[in-house]
Amino acid sequence: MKLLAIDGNSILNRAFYGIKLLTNKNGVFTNAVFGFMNIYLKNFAEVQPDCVAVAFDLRSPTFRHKAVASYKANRKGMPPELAQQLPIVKELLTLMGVRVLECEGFEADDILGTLAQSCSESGNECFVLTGDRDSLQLIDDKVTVRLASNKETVIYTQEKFLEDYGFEPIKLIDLKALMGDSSDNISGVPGIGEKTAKNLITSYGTVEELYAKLPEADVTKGVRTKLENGADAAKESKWLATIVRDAPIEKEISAYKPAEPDTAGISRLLTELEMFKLLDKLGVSVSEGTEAPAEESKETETAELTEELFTADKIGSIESCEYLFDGERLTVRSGDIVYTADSEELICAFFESDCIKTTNEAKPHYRYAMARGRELRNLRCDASICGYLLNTSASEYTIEKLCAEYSVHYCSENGEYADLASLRDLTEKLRAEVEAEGMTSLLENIEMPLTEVLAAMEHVGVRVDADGVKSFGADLTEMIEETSQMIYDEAGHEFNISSPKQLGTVLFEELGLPAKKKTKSGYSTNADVLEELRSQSPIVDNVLKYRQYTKLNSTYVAGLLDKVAEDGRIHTCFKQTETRTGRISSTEPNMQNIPVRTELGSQMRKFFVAEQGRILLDADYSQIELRVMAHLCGDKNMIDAFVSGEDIHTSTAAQVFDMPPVMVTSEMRSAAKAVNFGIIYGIGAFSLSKDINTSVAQAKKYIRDYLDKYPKVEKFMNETVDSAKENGYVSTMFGRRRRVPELSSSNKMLQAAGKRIAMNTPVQGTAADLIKIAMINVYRRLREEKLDAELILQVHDELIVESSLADAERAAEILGEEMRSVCEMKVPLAVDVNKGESWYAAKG
DNA sequence: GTGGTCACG
DNA sequence: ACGTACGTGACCACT
Repeated sequence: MKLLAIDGNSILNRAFYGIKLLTNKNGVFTNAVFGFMNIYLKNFAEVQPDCVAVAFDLRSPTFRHKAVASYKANRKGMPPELAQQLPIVKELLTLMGVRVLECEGFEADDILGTLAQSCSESGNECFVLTGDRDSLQLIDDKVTVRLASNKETVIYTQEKFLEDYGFEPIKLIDLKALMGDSSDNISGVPGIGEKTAKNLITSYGTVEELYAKLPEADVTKGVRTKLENGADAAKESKWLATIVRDAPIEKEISAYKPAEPDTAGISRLLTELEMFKLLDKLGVSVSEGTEAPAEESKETETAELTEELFTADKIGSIESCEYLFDGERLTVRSGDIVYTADSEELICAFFESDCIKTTNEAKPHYRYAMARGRELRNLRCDASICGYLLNTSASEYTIEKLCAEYSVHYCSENGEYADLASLRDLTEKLRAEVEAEGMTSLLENIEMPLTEVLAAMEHVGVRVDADGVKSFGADLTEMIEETSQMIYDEAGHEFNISSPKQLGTVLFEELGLPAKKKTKSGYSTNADVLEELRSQSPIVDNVLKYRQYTKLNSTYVAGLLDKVAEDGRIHTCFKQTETRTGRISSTEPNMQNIPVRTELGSQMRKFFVAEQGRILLDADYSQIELRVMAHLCGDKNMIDAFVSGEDIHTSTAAQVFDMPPVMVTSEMRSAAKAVNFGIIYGIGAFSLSKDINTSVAQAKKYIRDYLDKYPKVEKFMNETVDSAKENGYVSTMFGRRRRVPELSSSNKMLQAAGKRIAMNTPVQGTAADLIKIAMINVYRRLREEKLDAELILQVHDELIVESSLADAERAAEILGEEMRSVCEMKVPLAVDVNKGESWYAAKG
């Protein structure tokens, strides 16, 4: 029989420190559980054991098997983020039918030692899974140690150990007895290090043999003296290093055969932890275990769905329904009757009907209707949008996951209609939660109407001058070749300039440039580092050029050409449930990061053009986030600066440097600008100093002076962080929420990050709310006035409309008007509107 | 799949 | 002692 014996504490530790902190929506940490299970499942699959035991430490304060002295005193106590995961792993293992072993007064490795011993004696195979090299002493012809990390598992058999260490596994104890182990508080023989100890063990064997042969041993005088003086220490250390093999546990291996797993329990636990991938891996479905408790069972009986034929007549008679649509087939549930349709006409007729509709992920449905010149009307609720508002940090908003998360019975018995059958209960629950969190207006007046606007923008798309892009690409290719050649000449050989690893070798080893920063995997070669090295070698400048050219060529030229559709336009995908703050994002291609900051890069924007005989209108908010900050904190100085209409950075500089605005130099203005940004991001003196190239002390002073001039900013920041700590979330002006679990971390770095998130999100999120409202209003006005003009892009604080020449004036007026008047605030919202043939030209 | 880098607001 | 501003997405190299 094969036994897999696991050191639970050791593996859990590895998992915890190897994987970044994860939490579920309630702030329960899950990273160690996640990592543990990954390692467990991988090794289980490889070993295919008949029996499994997972051992955990249990040291009693009243009874110590080994030493009265706390010989592991310098081992750091577990951080609470890890400690809280310990019982979860034990519970999960128990639910899986795996035996969890704890033994008062013994550590996990003692239990492993005992199990290994039993296996050897009974002729069973033992696989010890641990992250701790100490356990290598357990290896023998029946016992293999699998040394695990999050990346790989190194398998130690007797042969492998001998190869690595040069002596038998059991002598690892002797090695430690001589060299000690600070992490276990084993002193060893003072003055004997790893090298000497290894040599001694290889030549003389065990500690006992060594001391027996010491009189005639061939060692240096120094070593001999140390060994003589350290005899007692060696003996004591050997005892400490020896893993116990007689812990009082069940020694019959067959007793560790796993029991039947409790799938409902596993499902309940993992659902609570939001570990859906793991559920999948364990072969347990999400629905198992989400059954409501028996006392409520009357509500949760599976609906008896009856299928009926769907006809145009039927459509008119339905008042409200839930439906799903996958792009081909429509399924509608009204009461407990299900209709299906796959004819385009029937589907479109349904979309246009008066029926009040509920669905999930509706944007493609709008696109489907629009592509056919039809409409989707009366959409009341979209489950994914509700799910997003309730938790902006989830990775997916599928019906199955949402049901699991909000304890709604998932009707898996309804087979292919499971999603549809569950949708009504789910959306009822979601809407109730949204209402309870004060986000109903946000849902109904902003997010739901926005979906249609985004769909329309995607549908219309933006015209691309593909030939222009191609010729720009050809120029870039030539420039890349020239630059590469110069770099190869300077380096003395060819290499892959795009590989940070190879580039690092060339710059910092072959050319001997000073390495400033390191990354996990080598030298950092990012733009900041290269900028500092610019004066030291001409190659650096060329590398920067190479980076710029290749970035433009592969991400923008090639990336965009790839996405131009039949109609000569790019139809990006705007995602409404992606960002933590409430912004929308754009993919395939990302239209929100088209270059503009450099002269060369901004040329790209010349290829985003209006259709023949049309024109682009570009409107952007000026400093919207600072204005939001001024409104939210109500600082009089800051509000006055905006009300007076002065340049805000100049005005800030005047305040901070205490002089009239006319005296402010451009350096002072740009310093003030950097501080203004810092304020929005949740300022840190170190980063500010780096940004504006001053000392940390100087940066600190800027921040101090700023906060003294705008005292309500500081007050607002403090209050926001305090409320985030108290409630676990922050909110925007329109009630959008974001949870900030980082604030309850005991890790100071994470906590500091949580504070910055808490300070930034209300500002960034409110700005996102505002432009969303503006988009909805612009969309409506352009339609109401029947203008030949349509919204095509949003870039966070900027909206772009493509208009006929005839309607351009009016459309521009509407655009500016709606953006400015989106909400009454304590400061005016300034908007710049421009026109042009291309995005480049329309940017003013 | 992850990390490094860099494009945007 | 350590790492260092908020929010995104795409591409490349490398494992």
